[in-house]
Amino acid sequence: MSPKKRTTIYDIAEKLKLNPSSVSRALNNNPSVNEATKKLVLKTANEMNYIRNTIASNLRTGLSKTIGVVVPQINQNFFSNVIAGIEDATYKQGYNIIICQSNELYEKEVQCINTLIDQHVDCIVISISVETTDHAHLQNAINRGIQMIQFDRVADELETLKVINDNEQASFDAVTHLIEQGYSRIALLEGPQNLDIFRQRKNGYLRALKEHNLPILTELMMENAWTKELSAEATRKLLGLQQPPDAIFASTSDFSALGVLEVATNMNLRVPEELGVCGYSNEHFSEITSPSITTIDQFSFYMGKTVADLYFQEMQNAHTEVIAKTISIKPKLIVRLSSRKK
Amino acid sequence: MSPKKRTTIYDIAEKLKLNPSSVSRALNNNPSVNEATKKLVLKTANEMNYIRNTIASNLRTGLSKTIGVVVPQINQNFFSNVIAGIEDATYKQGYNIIICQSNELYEKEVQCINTLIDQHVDCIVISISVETTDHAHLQNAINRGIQMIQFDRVADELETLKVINDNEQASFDAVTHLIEQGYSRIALLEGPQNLDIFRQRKNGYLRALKEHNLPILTELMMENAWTKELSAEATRKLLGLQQPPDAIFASTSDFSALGVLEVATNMNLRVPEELGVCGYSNEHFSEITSPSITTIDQFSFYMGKTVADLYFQEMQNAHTEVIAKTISIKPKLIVRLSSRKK
DNA sequence: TACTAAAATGCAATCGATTGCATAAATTTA
DNA sequence: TAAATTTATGCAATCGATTGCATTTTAGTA
Repeated sequence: MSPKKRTTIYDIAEKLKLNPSSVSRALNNNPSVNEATKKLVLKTANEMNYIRNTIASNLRTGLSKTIGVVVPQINQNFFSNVIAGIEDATYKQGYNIIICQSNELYEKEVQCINTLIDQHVDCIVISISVETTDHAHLQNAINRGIQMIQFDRVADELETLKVINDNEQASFDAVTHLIEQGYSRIALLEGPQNLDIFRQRKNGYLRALKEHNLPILTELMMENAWTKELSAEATRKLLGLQQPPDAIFASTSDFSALGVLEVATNMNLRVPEELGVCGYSNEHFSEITSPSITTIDQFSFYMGKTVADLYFQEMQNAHTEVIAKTISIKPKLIVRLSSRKK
Repeated sequence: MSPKKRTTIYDIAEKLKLNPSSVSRALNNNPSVNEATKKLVLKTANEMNYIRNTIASNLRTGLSKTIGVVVPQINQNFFSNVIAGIEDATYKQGYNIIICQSNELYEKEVQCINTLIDQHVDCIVISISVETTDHAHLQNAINRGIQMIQFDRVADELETLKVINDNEQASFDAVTHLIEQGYSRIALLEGPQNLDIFRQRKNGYLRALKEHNLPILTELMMENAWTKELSAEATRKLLGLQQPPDAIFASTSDFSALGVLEVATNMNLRVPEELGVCGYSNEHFSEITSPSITTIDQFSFYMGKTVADLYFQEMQNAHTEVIAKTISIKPKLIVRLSSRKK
């Protein structure tokens, strides 16, 4: 693996008896370069297998044309879709993305941010970890002039660009749907309430109950049921109640809904006849369980694209102060068998 | 968004009345710097909020401490797991990864490679697209001194480091399992044969049949059945034969196996009693279909770790020629209900 | 043909960190 | 105490591309 010296603009300049600056300008399509020389330079560069040294260029221009993305886990359907969307959009602009995972750990998230600052990324796109309550690390990046965009799980109090789902409304829609199907004792599986997405989903649930004049029963709201296992446990408790629920809204994920389904199956409860079930986030599998799971699609790929587009758009007015702006995407209720009672 | 000038080693040097070179050495823990000054520099750097400009550093050292990863799609369980594994390992070494997706298109793959060359990545990790038959773009990167590691879908003729699954053996194991369960007319759903992973799986299938003295029936081997839809179609053809198969090995993926299941269900064929089914790659959902799908686990996260570790290991002997080396991971057959006849 | 304006190119500094070599300071040895 | 080492620090070039300003070349005008 001989490191083979790369061709530089100096090599091209020498060959053409030009000044490196002219070569640089030619390559950057600067109007003050003669068309003929421009063509010649381009041709020669090509012949000599020239590739611009982005590092040198970035050093000089102070830009890195790189966007850092921090997510809890890459290998979760929602996040990998968002990333795919971001990549798709940034790629077209000649930008690269650097990916980091926080693994839902605050400490690792801080490290990720530091690495990205280190790399001089132009922008950080983040969905915070479940542990994150303090935001000094994000503020630090912002203070260093790095554009910040939060998505999905956002820290409300931090004034940045944000792209979120309208969780409250989606949740409201889901619960309303359950009510319309004739369910009246609807339980809620909640996620950690320090994350606003879970608070919003709870709010939507509460609002739907109120608007339909249903009582709010605290014994039907289970905290921290945000994995399949925790949800299964919560479901067992719920179904063991004197007056068990007739529907369960697993507001945390389809994995939770799956846990509900399994427990119900084991107890020989028929879904949807005896128990209605609704999940969240439209995982692949929700379509193929038996019964298939009613859920909410978050348009994750589109969300990624939106994030990237937002950055490029805001970049234009980089001279002016960036205003904290929030884009809210309306998720879509997907009704399947697990809740179709009528 | 004021661009706020970052602290440089010059600022530190000036403040301490030192030479920038000493500051640099101190920060890099160079032994020729006095312990006292080293401490002082570190302390001051910290106070001044100094962060090394990686770009400048990379320019000078000629390294980028960055690894480029090219996959067909990020949002596929297998690939996102591999990436998660790579990220996990590279992170610990202070390396970053840049992700690109080829979207299964040859043209886009070439562009990805060019971008990565542009970025001066130290290493490219790639799983080639289904369209890729020519490898000039990869050779080009290699010629430029970029370390290359192929994984999963590899171009055999290209002499690089490789991390693969032992597809032949896994496939052999799966088919052997079907035979042991009493199936004797076993059909094969094949993937595009220009990808060696699919050739190997076919070979494993053939070897298993031979070793058990079963006839090889060409009408039971369906080409290009590598999506759920194509597999469903192939399954319809197979089950419409005069002598239909009693088992189907969907060697391309669990999605294909899912297609098989759906067609079988529609035709009121009982699985596994009347039709055995085996998939590939242990997708999340394969566990929760009814019946659950027998499949093959590829240890994707571990595969990513292996790739990264391989790079760091080979980097040590960068002075010597890199030998083409192949690491083969043995996948594991996971027997579930869809093939358990006995 | 001489002269001005416009177009093209060259010069040299710059981005920030690193590093081989030279020099200065501190320490050891004779 | 002077000489010989050892240890710290400084100097200056370098990585490759970019860019403000100066200079040369070309085109256009009188």
